[in-house]
Amino acid sequence: MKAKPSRTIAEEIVQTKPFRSKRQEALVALVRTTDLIRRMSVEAFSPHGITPQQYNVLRILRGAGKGGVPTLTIAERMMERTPGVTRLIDRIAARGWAERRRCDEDRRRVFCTITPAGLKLLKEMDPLADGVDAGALSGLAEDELDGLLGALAEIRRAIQVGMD
Amino acid sequence: MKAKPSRTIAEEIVQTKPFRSKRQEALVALVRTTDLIRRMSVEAFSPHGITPQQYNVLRILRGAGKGGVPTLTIAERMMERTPGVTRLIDRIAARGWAERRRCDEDRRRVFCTITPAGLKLLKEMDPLADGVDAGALSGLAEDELDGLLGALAEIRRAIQVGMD
DNA sequence: GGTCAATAGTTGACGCGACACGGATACGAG
DNA sequence: CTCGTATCCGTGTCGCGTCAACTATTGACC
Repeated sequence: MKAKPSRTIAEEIVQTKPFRSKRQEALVALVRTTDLIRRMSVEAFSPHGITPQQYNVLRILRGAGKGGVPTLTIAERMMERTPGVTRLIDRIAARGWAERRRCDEDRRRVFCTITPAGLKLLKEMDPLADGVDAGALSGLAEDELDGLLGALAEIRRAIQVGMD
Repeated sequence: MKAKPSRTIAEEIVQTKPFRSKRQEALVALVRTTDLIRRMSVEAFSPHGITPQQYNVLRILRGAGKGGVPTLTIAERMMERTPGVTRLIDRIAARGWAERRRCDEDRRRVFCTITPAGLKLLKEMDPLADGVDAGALSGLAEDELDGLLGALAEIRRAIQVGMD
């Protein structure tokens, strides 16, 4: 019902007026493409009853090993803000995939660790997650990937300079 | 501890392990760059008490003129799900920037229109909005923009083919 | 006319991102 | 020891995306 053969973004959205500039078209293309990727990820992960964000957190926890990770460190690695991570881990812990415990030396800190059940889940999902990025970018050649990475880095640079 | 001069994404996130592939790095770069743009937009629009999505809807309403646009058409142009648009317009209408009225011929339909106050708001914000995309992509030359657009189109193509 | 499917839109419930604020703890200054 | 301040974290609130279920209306078919 939503069939959408691939076209340029300009053709997809705008019956009313064209883009004012190629920069604007690129910006919109960027946002819409990323949104498409996000939706695909959600759909790919949903059979396991987990969201991409939760998967992301579990990967971070696994990477941290038995020692665990403080809540704020998770937030940094995800580039999310603190309150969100707290509740994200609430839900993950409620499902038995992660645990929290206070640090004894500094009782403000809370170390989060992944449980065996969480590790098992990740093991099942890893091939799936690998397939997502491989599939989405499968059509790009090596030099196109380089160009894309370069352009994105330049965009981030421009934004960060502008925000200081 | 939070200093972040612009670097490659690999350096930014991962102290634990490098990317498994350049495709994965590109995917993460795409997501993070777009997220940065989104945050910048939110920040730029917030002084006017409006979100980027609300601005987007108002632009669509303005483009549609006095006749207005049915709710589902707005959803299509935004590529969003229906329930979200309904409530988005709820909030916009509550602020006095838009109105809704039933169509007489087909009483299922609801036409949404922008109010004079909404037009005034848009007029104030247009230069700001133009500055956002201009600023974010200012560092890219014409041929880099073309490359970026091509790569993004290819990604969308791969995803949409894969989702059928 | 009555029934049924399709269409347009809304509502409810849940998860997530962002901001503001508060509570608890650590740590240094006096 | 006490006070102020910084840090780590949690909570309340809001905006928003999404699914599922629902209402209202239309139009076709018997």
